[in-house]
Amino acid sequence: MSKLDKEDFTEAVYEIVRMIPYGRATSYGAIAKAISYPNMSRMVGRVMGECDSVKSSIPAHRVVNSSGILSAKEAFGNSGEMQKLLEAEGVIVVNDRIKNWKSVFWNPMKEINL
DNA sequence: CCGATGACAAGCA
DNA sequence: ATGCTTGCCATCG
Repeated sequence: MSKLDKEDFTEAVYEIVRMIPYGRATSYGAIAKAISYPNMSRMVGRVMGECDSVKSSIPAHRVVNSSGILSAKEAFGNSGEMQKLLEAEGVIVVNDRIKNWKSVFWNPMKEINL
């Protein structure tokens, strides 16, 4: 599997976020590496910010940083709406951080490699 | 100290 | 000047 095109890269990000199961979450770096882009973790977040968050059918609220911290909660409205969405899915969020993060962490590269 | 991550910023057409 | 794509540096563990 070779590196994806720029357009495919963005598309791959959407697909990966869309294939995130209920009550699961991933990190930017994981997605970036999953699509063969080690250094482009930042762009993943940028694409998300432009993806219209939830109204594009992209569960961006399931995408957090590698620490399980809701770094993008501000992109949802500063009101902790992202946290509520995660908790509504069964994900326990404490202090803007996902509890049992290791348990809710979903590995995208495992799924695409499959 | 070293390695990995990051919801950005700068450059090109 | 705007839009889209690519990449380094600083911070955290």
